[in-house]
Amino acid sequence: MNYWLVKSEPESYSWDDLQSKGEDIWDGIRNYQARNYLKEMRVGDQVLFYHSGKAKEIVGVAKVSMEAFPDPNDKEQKDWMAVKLVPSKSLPKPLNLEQIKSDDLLSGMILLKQSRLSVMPLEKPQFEHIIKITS
DNA sequence: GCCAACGTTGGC
DNA sequence: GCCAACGTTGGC
Repeated sequence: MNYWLVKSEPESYSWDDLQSKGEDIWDGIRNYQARNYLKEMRVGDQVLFYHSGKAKEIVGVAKVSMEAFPDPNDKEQKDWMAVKLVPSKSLPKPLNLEQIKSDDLLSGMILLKQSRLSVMPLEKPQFEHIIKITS
């Protein structure tokens, strides 16, 4: 079991969008590092959903329901990949960026170091800690 | 292979 | 709206 965090601007694709779909494709990733992480995802892996932009908070947990396959919108044929996600639960108390920064266990998160990366791995203790403090 | 110019993302 | 941090592109 691996743990991940994905980012999205809620104006273009929000947690609510994923919830209303039930299962949806996670595509459009055009960054090699993020793409490589997508390839490492396995069915059942846990995925935190972060809203960037105005919201800046972790709002939900999803699970990987389909492993990496070629992004259907990859017009350049550059080996871009997509996965599928299923929402599993909304966080009763979303965790905002400020809280993440000030939390000793979370201050090492890639989210804070590589602000532009949209798919990143997470340590198990970090994931469990986040679930605990947001429930 | 280096580097300047440019575009994008995301926080402030 | 601005700027920092990156990634990409193209000239040399």
